[in-house]
Amino acid sequence: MAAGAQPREADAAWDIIELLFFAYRDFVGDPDAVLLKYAFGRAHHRVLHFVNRNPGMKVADLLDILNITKQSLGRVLKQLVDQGFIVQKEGAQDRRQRLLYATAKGEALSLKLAHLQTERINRAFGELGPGAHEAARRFLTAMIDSDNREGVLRQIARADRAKTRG
Amino acid sequence: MAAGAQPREADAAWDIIELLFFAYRDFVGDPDAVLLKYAFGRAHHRVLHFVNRNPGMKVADLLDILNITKQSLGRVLKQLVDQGFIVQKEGAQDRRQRLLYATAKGEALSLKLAHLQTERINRAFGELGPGAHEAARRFLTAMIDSDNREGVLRQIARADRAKTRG
DNA sequence: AATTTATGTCAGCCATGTTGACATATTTTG
DNA sequence: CAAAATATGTCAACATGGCTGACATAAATT
Repeated sequence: MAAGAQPREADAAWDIIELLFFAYRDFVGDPDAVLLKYAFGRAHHRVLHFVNRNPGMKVADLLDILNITKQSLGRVLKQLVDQGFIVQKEGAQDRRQRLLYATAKGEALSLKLAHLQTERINRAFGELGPGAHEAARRFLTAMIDSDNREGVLRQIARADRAKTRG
Repeated sequence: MAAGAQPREADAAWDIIELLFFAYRDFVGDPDAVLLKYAFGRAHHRVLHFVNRNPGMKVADLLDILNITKQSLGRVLKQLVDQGFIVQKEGAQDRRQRLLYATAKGEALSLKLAHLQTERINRAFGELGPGAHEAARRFLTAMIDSDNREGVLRQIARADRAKTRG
């Protein structure tokens, strides 16, 4: 396409755009039914997920990951703490920090939800050939903002270590 | 894992779960900046997208795709119509229907947003080898509810024909 | 003629995002 | 040490986009 020209129909990756929409919709839809029973929403799910994956994370780090304001986070975090899914502990080095940890109850719920989504993922990989997992990982990684990719991968690796260690 | 056992840490596909979260976040983030200038949100984007892709679609079909109530749709649809991005025409066979069409203005905006997302997709495929597009398409398709997959694929194929014809 | 269907609308509620202002405790810095 | 910066929390108000329930209209179907 010449510089400055309007995009034509055929230039758009309609298939991927729409498949991503539907795939993501079903993917996040799985946990919704379970969350309903706890009177929680997707916001709670996201918070619980990342706290469980990164035990002892700072509130500021969570805000960065979720990309929301502290006021928005505050509301759902308070509910999760009040209902015993998450605890906050004063930082050892920096006592201003309120480090976040999932309780046993919180971890159980987080795992339950992750397992639901994992079933969908494994079902998909089972239908596709070997190498599908690696291909999906590479595709999704390449879809992330390049100036963010490193951080995300580091975060995932760090979380894997943290949870394997524990 | 034995039947009835609790899911263990290692059983969860953490990498895919989190990569999908971040990839989708960046993917839908691209259009947001543009939509801001029109005082539109993601709800408007979704409506405009599917109407543009499926000229003459029924309101009921749009509701099925978006999986929202007619009241929710009504709000954003009214704004899109009032501002000249979408028109509604009485059905020829069934005059109860209000068939939906994107105007030239609506098509231009829809294409602009799709092009933004396509740039990200093509950038990703450019970084990966050949076959990445096909692999992504297969992965995303397999992630969709199996009892829905056929319908989604048919819908995409139909839309391709409709827009290529026009 | 009666019923069903496609669509629209009013009213109100809820979840979750936002901004702005301000408070408190703690750490860091000049 | 005093002052400034940082980490977190909180109050208040508001916007978006979901939801339910009730009801209205026109057109098609039975």
